[in-house]
Amino acid sequence: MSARQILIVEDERPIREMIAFGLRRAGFEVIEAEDSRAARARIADRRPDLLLVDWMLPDVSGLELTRALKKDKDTRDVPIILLTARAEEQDKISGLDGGADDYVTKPFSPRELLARINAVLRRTGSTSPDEVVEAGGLALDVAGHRVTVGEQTVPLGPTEYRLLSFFMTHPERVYTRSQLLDRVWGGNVYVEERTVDVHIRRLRKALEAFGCDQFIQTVRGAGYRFSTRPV
Amino acid sequence: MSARQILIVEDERPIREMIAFGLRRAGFEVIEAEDSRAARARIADRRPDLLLVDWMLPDVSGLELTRALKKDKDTRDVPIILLTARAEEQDKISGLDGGADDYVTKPFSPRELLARINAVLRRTGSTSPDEVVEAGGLALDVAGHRVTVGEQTVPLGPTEYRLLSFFMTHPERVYTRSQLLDRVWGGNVYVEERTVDVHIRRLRKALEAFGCDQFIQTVRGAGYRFSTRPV
DNA sequence: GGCGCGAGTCACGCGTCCGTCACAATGCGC
DNA sequence: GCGCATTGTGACGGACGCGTGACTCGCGCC
Repeated sequence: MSARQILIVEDERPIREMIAFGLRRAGFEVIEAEDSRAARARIADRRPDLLLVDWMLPDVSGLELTRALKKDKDTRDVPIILLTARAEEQDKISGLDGGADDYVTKPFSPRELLARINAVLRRTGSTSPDEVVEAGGLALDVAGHRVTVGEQTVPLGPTEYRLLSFFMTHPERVYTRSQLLDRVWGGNVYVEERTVDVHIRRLRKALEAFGCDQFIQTVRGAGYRFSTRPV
Repeated sequence: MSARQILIVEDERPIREMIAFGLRRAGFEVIEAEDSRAARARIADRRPDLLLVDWMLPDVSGLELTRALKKDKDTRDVPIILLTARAEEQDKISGLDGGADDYVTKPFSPRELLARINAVLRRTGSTSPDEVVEAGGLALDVAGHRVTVGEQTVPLGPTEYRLLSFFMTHPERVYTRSQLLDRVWGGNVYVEERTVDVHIRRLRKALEAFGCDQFIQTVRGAGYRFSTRPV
């Protein structure tokens, strides 16, 4: 369908943002929640592909959240990775009992986390195979983390890729600069809105060589839109 | 789409005014209150779009105010951002429990505050599903922010789009120039009423190419109407 | 350490759109 | 038919939004 969406449920903002940052760099779409209640709301409206749940949460413990989600048939299939502090190591077992698909002990290296996320996605991926989104000659290869035209790969920087990837999975819809910053850059980053313009420009330039730059459309006074239909 | 109204509830006047200054610069309309009681009065008569509430207030704490407002069905939907000093950090959680939509710790950068305000407004304001309004061959694509006839897009400027968009969602009804200025331009702009005529003219011209200009009808002495039925 | 790359910001230029005006055209009451 | 009120229309000045190239800074790599 798109770049994989990962929901981070973690109450400590700095940790949450650090993880989110790493995952976005790795090409995931990241959603954040600070407690179980918020997590349930995000799950309902964003349907993430994987959950990273901190063991210690302000309202309900991560374990309880896991148990609850694994009981609900709507959320049963969403893989869950639990984050636990080392001191709580003994609880791992009950974590897996609760239905979590894996666990990672803090502190962990981003690389380790990524490896586990990919492992879990691969394992559960049989139900939702790596998809390829096509639009106007462009092919978004999520697994390969690239965009191709025919046999050629479009050379894109990380941000350009995330931007195009987001657009291709959300076509025919206008997004304001603010919304794009939220969904592509991540909710808690503070950059100028005009930064979006610059990356749009770079993306267009990259697509130009393949004759696909007209798909990125400017909607004056509103924002940008990805559309294969003429302006 | 008028400017968003933000109510600042903060007892220290210098801080309040500084925040207000920044928000006004960013295009918001700002209302101020120095305590909970005043806040409730302003909410009742001004109906702000968002509340910035300081944690420490002279009468009732910001948290209590938040709880109270979130219980009242009239004010439940107004998003609230709590301002807390760093020393009170542990209270964040109960702040969110109380129903606040976000929190910002002092000291904060104006940019961060703006980003959070926008994020909250976006989250609470854009829950509408993709809708398409059809009328007389015209299709208003709200999400895509455009109007199409068949496969073709009607080329419209921002104001023309807003005007047509308003008409298509409020058809078969006469609106005076004054009402149109209110609903399409936004309540607090001062422009000549005849400006409406000019934009009606431009809109008609844009629709003419598609044979749809007769839908915009003049009602002499009253105003304009969008109707797919013949005059 | 030097290097290149990419991200974010800025300043400038240009095109588009907006609000206003003046004048033409049209409708309405007498 | 006449005169007044109301609306249509074209033009214009200015503002604003966006595209664009250049710059700086931080980071990873050799």
